[in-house]
Amino acid sequence: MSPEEAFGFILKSARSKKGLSQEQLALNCDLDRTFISMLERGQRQPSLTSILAISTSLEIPANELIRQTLEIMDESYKT
Amino acid sequence: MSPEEAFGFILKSARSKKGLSQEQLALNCDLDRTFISMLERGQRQPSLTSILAISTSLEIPANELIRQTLEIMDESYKT
DNA sequence: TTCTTTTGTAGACTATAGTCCGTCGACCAT
DNA sequence: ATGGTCGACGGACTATAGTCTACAAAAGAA
Repeated sequence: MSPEEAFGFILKSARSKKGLSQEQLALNCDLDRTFISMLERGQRQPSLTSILAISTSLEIPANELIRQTLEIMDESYKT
Repeated sequence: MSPEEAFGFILKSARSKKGLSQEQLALNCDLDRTFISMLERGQRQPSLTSILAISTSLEIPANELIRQTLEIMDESYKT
């Protein structure tokens, strides 16, 4: 699983858990709705500032987002 | 202190601590030497994959790099 | 001093992050 | 059926991540 895919997976599940739509999240972190969509589908990777903006909106520390991303990359590596 | 500056600061100190030159690090993580230089000076921000490549080369977990980056952002915010 | 390694920096370039417009289909209400 | 929200997806665009070449300015070691 690529970093983009892993991050997208974490993003989507965290956003869903907060009950936010892609558009609400996008407005909240000052990014474009279509970009959030592409991130979740692993078709784009975020920059550092995007990671920070998203983490703030989701109320999850950025290092925790990255930790979870690494975690599922490791999991998929095992199989 | 901006995210770029904070990350640059962490990058430079971590690289120095490992006794690596910018060029050695660049070769190691398959990035350009001049780009490493700009990152350290806060003139560029890394993408997710750059963060991961750098963290691997420095043998510091990416989430730890981010944690330290957030930490000094917070510190500079207080003053 | 002189030699060597390291880093800053500039300029031109390519790849991609991120925006903004729109359309469509799925789903869920009424 | 139809109206609303939501997400996938397209194309065209702008901003910037990241490369490459080259040279100059530290900084260290001899």
